[in-house]
Amino acid sequence: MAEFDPLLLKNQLCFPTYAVSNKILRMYKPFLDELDLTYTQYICMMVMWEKKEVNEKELCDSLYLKTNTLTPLIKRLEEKNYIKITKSKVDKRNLVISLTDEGLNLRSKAINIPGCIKEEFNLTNEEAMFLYKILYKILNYNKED
Amino acid sequence: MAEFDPLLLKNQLCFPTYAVSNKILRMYKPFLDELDLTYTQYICMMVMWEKKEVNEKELCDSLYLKTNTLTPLIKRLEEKNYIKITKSKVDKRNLVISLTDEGLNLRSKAINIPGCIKEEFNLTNEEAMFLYKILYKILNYNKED
DNA sequence: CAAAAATATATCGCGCACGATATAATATAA
DNA sequence: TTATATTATATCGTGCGCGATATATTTTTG
Repeated sequence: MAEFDPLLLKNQLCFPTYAVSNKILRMYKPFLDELDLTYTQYICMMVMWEKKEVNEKELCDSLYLKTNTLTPLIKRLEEKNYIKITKSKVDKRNLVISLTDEGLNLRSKAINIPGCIKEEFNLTNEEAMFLYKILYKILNYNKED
Repeated sequence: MAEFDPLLLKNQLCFPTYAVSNKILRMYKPFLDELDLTYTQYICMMVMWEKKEVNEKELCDSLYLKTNTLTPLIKRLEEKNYIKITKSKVDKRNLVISLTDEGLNLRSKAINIPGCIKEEFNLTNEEAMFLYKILYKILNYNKED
């Protein structure tokens, strides 16, 4: 009887998670190219469309990322004229990040992307719901990580 | 009754997949630092420990990655003296990638990592099995992507 | 009040991942 | 056999993500 080998690729749970994440970014690319957005810029815009105005900290918390990733990224979004960045007058440490008209209009061009991606996923509703639940269980466990 | 908004971050399935993948890489980092490996180098070594000898194409296929990622990466593994790279004499296009003694020995230092990571995942066996199944369903659908 | 701690953002260097493209070697077709 | 197609690998530039570190501002503590 062969022993269970924890170092075989096929016995990993992390590896397919990582590989699926890479695959997702590749799936989005052709759609996002049309909006001149990367995937990370896209989820950043999602937060903007929802919240209208945030500081960088809120953006970091929403996306589970840190400022060393987002500071340069929001500068690129500003250069594309999708967002405006100013300093808060109330607390000078804070940035005030808000949508430009162009950034707001971009939403209507993005609206069909989720549907297109969903088709390429080939999951039943039940599978999708279970996957969603389990991913957030991992994401919110030991949240400081 | 509020309509379903497909562009809300909380209605995405891709986003938590991406966020969990990032979290996994952060979880591995302290363990892999001790072996002087990145996560991608680690899964590359997993393939080597299993197959002993591969060409770059097999490595690419195993890891769902392309040569533009792996060519520089295997060079770094060679510089660390974990693998040897030579040209095949049978078909001069092919690389022959194999383990060095040091690379083989590294396996014993890695053996406890999967167990440590599993603890940080906080999933039941049933959840883990379901997640595994569903991830591979996504990964193997439209495999050319 | 001043000193110390906490907070928000910025910067640096590294190693991916990626699409696009190039090159050399081999296989196939005419 | 020569032209064409296919295959394996390599290279380029861009944008992340990351840990480490720095700086400016605000809050807390003594």
